[in-house]
Amino acid sequence: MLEARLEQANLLKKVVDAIKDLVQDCNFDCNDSGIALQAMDNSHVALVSMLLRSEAFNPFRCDRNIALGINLGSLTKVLRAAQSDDILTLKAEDAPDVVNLVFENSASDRISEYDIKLMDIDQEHLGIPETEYAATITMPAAEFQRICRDLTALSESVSIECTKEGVKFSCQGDIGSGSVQLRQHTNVDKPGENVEIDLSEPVSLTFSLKYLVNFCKASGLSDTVKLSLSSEVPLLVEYGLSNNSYLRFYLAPKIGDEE
Amino acid sequence: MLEARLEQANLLKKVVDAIKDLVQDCNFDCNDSGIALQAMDNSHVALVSMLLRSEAFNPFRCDRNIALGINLGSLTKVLRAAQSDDILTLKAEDAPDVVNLVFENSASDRISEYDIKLMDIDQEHLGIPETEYAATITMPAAEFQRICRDLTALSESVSIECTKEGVKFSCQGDIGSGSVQLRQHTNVDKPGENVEIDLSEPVSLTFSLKYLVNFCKASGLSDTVKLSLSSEVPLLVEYGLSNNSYLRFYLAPKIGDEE
DNA sequence: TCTTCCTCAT
DNA sequence: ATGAGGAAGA
Repeated sequence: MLEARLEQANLLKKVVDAIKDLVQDCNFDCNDSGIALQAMDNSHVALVSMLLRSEAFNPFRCDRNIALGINLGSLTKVLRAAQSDDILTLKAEDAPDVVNLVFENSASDRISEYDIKLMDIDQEHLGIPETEYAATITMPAAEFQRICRDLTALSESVSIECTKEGVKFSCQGDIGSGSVQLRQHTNVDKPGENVEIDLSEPVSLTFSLKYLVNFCKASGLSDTVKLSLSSEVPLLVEYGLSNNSYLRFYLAPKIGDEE
Repeated sequence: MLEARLEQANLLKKVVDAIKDLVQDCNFDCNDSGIALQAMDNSHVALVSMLLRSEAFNPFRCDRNIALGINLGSLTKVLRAAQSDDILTLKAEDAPDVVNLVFENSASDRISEYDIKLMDIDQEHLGIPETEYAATITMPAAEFQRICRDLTALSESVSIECTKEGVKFSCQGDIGSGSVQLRQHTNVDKPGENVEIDLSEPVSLTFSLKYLVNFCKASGLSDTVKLSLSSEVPLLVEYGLSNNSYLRFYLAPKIGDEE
């Protein structure tokens, strides 16, 4: 059986919020190392990969591998019932029909409990190769979100160009064009505002802003975001969570004339 | 060419916000004395006149007269990309296709740059006669905004009556009637709260509240607003900016039975 | 598409 | 503390 207690129901809430527009139904794969999720969006352009390691829970218990096929719309409805400081416990049997969510408000003596019916979902398990990326940019998540939102006003796609000098997000649209350039900088006092670039080779790729804006819903999960790029390989947008857990999005570049 | 650097991108942002609901497209007329704008609203009831003198910029350079025909919706989208403390530089060639806006974050490892395509706009240059007004009221901009908003709840139009005693804003509507009276008063300690009346002849005129509320979006630009009235002449609502720059709105009075 | 909630700015 | 704007949900 699975029993996983999360001090902050909010974490799961935010995670689900960030991916529910990309994926409707998906498996939460539970085993003794934690809870993982991998799914492609309907158009197979984007991929979500989440890992909540067992250390993120306290306690965490999962005797054998369980796949919880959950409709994220249903999960969202239930999670909306959680106060932000509630403690959430996920429970499931070994061959479950339902997953059970218990919300405890630490202060009060209020306990809410929900069961969500599970579904069978074809497990298209996607091996994601560990790629060595040509460029990796670490920057404030809020700033990345801001840039994507600003450029969305002008165009459907953004070109991300990374050189030793810095990173440049640019786009062209009907009303004009826009670009935002960031230089690498480090300030020990404000590590959350640092822009760090790790480059082995300059890259320039174009992506759909709609998806990037969508990914940015995860900004609340982490102060910083890591963008990893290589030519002709999907962009990796990673939000690191505590305990080495993460929420990752992959997005295939637009090619050639599509730019 | 034009090159104009504005320490506070916010100023332009507020100006454009205040007029974009009245005017969709208009020319920014640039010459060595600054940047000016004049436009009537679609229904030709109201007129906007803005002047940003060259002294408001640092540096300011404009070799010859350039008319930048800009869609204010597009400009709004781009200005939304400015952080509030960004420095804005406007640039344009002598016979430009685009106007270029550069936002520098003062901390500035971030530079955003936008080009907005220009349009040809028929220059209906409106000579605005310098009128001697029968009454001029200077009052806190926030108070004028409040009055207009409050009275909007009751009626579509407001009558502004100015005598030696003071100024009275009043309206009648279906649910009842309302009025706000202000007496002239001066307090050296709080000059921003003064109400000053300069009267050569009592006047009473009626105006559309919808437009006045719209003008009041400019309240953020100045602590005080100046209302100038004369019989059968458009009301002048003026927000003074630093360096003798200004944002002025003119509104034709409602006549006779329309009240 | 419209309404409501939440967040940001003043 | 209040008001405005943007985002999310119905």
